[in-house]
Amino acid sequence: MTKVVIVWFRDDLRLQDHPALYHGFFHAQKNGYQILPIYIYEGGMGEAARWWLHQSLAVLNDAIEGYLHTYQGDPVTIMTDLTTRFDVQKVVWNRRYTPQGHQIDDQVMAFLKNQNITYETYPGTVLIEPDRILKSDGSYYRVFTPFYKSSYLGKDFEPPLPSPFLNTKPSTKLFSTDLSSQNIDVLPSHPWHQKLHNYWIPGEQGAHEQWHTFLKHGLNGYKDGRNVPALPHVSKLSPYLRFGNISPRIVWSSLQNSDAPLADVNHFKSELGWREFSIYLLYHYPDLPNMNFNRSFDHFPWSFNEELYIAWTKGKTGVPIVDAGMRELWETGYMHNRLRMIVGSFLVKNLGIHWMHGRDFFDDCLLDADAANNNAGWQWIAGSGADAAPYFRIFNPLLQSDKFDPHGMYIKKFVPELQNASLNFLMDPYGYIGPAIYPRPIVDLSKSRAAALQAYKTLSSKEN
DNA sequence: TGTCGTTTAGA
DNA sequence: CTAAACGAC
Repeated sequence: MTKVVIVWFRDDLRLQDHPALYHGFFHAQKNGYQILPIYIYEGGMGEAARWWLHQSLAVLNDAIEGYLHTYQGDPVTIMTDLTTRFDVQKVVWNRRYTPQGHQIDDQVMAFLKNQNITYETYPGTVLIEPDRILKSDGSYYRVFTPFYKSSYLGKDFEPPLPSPFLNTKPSTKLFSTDLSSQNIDVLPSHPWHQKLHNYWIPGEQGAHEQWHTFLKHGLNGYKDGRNVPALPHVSKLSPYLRFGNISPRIVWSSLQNSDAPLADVNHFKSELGWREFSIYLLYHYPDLPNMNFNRSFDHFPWSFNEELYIAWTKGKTGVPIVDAGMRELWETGYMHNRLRMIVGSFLVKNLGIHWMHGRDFFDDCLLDADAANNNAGWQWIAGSGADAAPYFRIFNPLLQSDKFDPHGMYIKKFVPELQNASLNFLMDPYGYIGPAIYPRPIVDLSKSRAAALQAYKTLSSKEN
């Protein structure tokens, strides 16, 4: 049997700055082994994310000349099968930090140990692993700013690793057999994803092109421009980071070398910090997807109205800025950060619907859907999260609209029915008449705001 | 990384 | 009269 080193790709579908691949490669080279690169689809991904995964796998497979082995199912079962068909010398992967991922990796490690197969794991998807940052009393940070200050602000990290295939033809180092690879079926069945091709080029090269475009044209002015959804001051790197098409270390190091204004550079770094903070929170509070981080919210009187919820998902709430955000999601699989806050606040505070419903919808529709970021984000906007906005911090979508999309350019871009509507109507659909085909607002903003505040009040009085 | 009603400085 | 400043929620 061929002696192989298995490189297990997970949320790190790239060749550059991939520690497991890099070290696995040189271990194999030194000992005359072949490399067996594998990916295992473990399920549990939304429709949009699966499209991105499918594309990323295809790109990675091309980059290594078709030698990627893909499987579907339980990793222990698949590893068991692989060890019967290959002389596995070692298994390497980059660590992950979700509760499920962690548990599965423990099982795989126990299995390999039992088989006397060595394995090596590496940090590769975060700048700093979550167990490395604690407060002086040994507990974990619950607030972003001190978390970020303690370990990221003004810091530098190890330089990224190159692809091991820079001077080597992949096929001379990789092992392939037609028998070993399954065809996995991750592509969503309905054709929605087809238009995503108009907006995105998933994969490692796409990531670098996107990033360099942003460095050149978007970073200068980022700090303020990032809040204006009609402007190109967002990196749109989130799906690439989610699937590891690019590493946060590559991003951070090119920021170090950027000559953009320091305020912009530092602000972008802090956004990477938020990504790390979400991963960190989920690691230390594994119930983040199932439980309010602030447990006093457990008694909050949510109400679920299906009609209102569906109107929200479809972007037919009659509030232009909210609908524009939801339509952007349908159209592109992505939503601008400012809009995520606006539509989230609207669902939770104006419609009174539990944040978990919003979370589930985002999980299914966002290309960058990720347990850590999505749950941390929704808990933040609901007010139940870490470092959360106090519950009474309720966004007024009309003020947000006026402040961040003053000319209605973003609204018009994504809501075709409002192409010819007056600016007055876009900024105040309650006070002006809009096109007949566009719905009336489904909720009274000031009444629902007052109701939300009232509900929050009963909550805090129960606490006492 | 909020909103709103009220106060206050200044044209 | 307007805009900035402030504090309560």
